[in-house]
Amino acid sequence: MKQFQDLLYEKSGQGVSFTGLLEAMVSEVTIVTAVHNIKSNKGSKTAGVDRMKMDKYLQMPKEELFQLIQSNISNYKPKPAKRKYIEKANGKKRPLGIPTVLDRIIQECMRLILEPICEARFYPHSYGFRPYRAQKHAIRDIVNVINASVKSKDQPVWAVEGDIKGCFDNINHRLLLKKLWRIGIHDKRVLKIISQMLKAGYIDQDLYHATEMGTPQGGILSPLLSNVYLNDFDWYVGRCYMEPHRQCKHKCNDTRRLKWSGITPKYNFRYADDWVILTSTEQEAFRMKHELTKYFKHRMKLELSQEKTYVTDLRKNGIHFLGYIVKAERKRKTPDPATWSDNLVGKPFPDMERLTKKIHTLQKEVRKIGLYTQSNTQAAQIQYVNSVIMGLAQYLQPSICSHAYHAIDRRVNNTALAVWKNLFPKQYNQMQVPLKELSNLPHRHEGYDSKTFAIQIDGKWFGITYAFITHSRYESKPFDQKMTPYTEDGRRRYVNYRTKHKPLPCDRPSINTPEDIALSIYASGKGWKANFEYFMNREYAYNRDKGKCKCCGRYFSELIPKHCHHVNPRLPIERINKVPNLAWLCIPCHRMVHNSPIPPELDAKAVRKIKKYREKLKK
DNA sequence: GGGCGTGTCAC
RNA sequence: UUUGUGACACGCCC
Repeated sequence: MKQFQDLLYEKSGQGVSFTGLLEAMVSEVTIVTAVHNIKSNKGSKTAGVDRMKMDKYLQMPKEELFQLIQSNISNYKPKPAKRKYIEKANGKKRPLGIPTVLDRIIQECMRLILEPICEARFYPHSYGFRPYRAQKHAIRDIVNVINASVKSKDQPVWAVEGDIKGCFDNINHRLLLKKLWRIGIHDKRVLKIISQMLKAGYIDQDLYHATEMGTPQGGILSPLLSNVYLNDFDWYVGRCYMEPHRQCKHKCNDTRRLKWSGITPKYNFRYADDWVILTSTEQEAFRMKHELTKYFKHRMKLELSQEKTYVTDLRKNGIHFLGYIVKAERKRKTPDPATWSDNLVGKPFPDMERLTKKIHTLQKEVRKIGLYTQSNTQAAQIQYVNSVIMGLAQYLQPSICSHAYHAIDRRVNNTALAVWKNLFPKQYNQMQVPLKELSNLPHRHEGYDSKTFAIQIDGKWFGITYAFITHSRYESKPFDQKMTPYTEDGRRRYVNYRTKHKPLPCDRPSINTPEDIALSIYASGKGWKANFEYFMNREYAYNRDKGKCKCCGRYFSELIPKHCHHVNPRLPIERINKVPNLAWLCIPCHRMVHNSPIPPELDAKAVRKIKKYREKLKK
């Protein structure tokens, strides 16, 4: 699969167009990969309008699922989506379109093939919905551009901050298909299916609604399609200045000469429907806003909100982008005059308005600790609070955030004080312990003397962590544009990038949460042992066991035939085929597990393992 | 080195 | 009963 995707990416980068994509989309390897990718999604447990869940497909024999997809694909009619509304952060509702599970599988099959093709043509400074790219990379990119021309007269300190009205919901179907064709998808059957998908409509409270425009929020393909749609906008702005060499190889691509010919530098960045353009003069910024309003209206069939598209002087105000606020400020004075300068540099700050709201919900969770009476559930709530704190802290990491960290820590600590006073009126003072003495997150808390509120279980302390331990990683290196999952080089760069930010291994005692207890109650049932799930999971088990017999350790071959053994065959259908319950054995060992006599010359280690599996069979 | 699960954030 | 993609963190298992 990976090799095929690499090939698509390479060819697409060379400008090749593709036909015959449909065959690739319904090949067995694509379907297996697609099911693997989406089965662990949260949504695999929720059904679409046909009330079918993921388990249903996992428990089919594999040929049946392949046939189900392959026989319908040439004249495929997707089902309407289920309409749901979710609260957004700003209180508004966001409409969701949930396709059926089968449609999600098919969309994922299409995404596996289409994404490499599109990725090769996407604009380098587009960051939303793309593999290996995150918000922090976009922010990093913006700051770098401001800093790169720190000495020059035309430093880009003016910004146009864009807002497209209901971007997902207003995408024009005909135009999108045209753009897909232009990007190299020349398989008419595939475009037909996408068109059917877009027009499948939705069902809201048993009523069918048709969709004339937009791509369903909730569809697996939708994010990719939105990037295809807006890719032309990226290049429309970007090819003038930022990436001139990419599309006009033989023309002048020297930025200095572009400047000479009267083009004002501009730099554009996009994250999904959020975008920012930087330029050096106020006049140019307003001209861009005006020009792009027309561009969106006529070329994109989208509307740019005039009120919410701001032109900002970065020296005076910050731009709101992805939950951060980016400003251009003077460099902080350093004692060494050699490094000090009067120049402006880009600085990302946390969006404190949003953060304050998040701290309030965090404080509510801290107060919940006081509602529990058992120390185990209190500890579980502390763990939950800690995960929220660490999540927030790590999100703020790429910005200048020490101030924000202290705001979080101060408020959490104050709330905790009130909770502890209430819980332990007499001893709450003794229940503030240094971080380094906590049993939870020991690696994180190593060497920190600051005291925090904690509770004691079996002589071990479990306490609330602090945000400030997560150090600001503001000055990390620029984003490597060559990282992509679709080339050998791109993957290598990515692995290098990741290992620099090495994770710290952590050893902590586990605590029983209410969820654990719920998980221990299972219904029993009979059914297929060799269903689709089994077919997939035994491959993972094979990789885990590295192609060796789990008992005698011999590598499998034609001479040493193998068998995938169910460790506990009495488990219910939804558990029997999970990876931990599968073990690859050579045929002789497998027979011995099922009570054939063990020859005396057999290795003692192997005998022990065989006996272990025998025990598990009996239970 | 792999798999599973939980949580945070963005859109 | 909340879809999707990406990033990150933690835990468990082998």
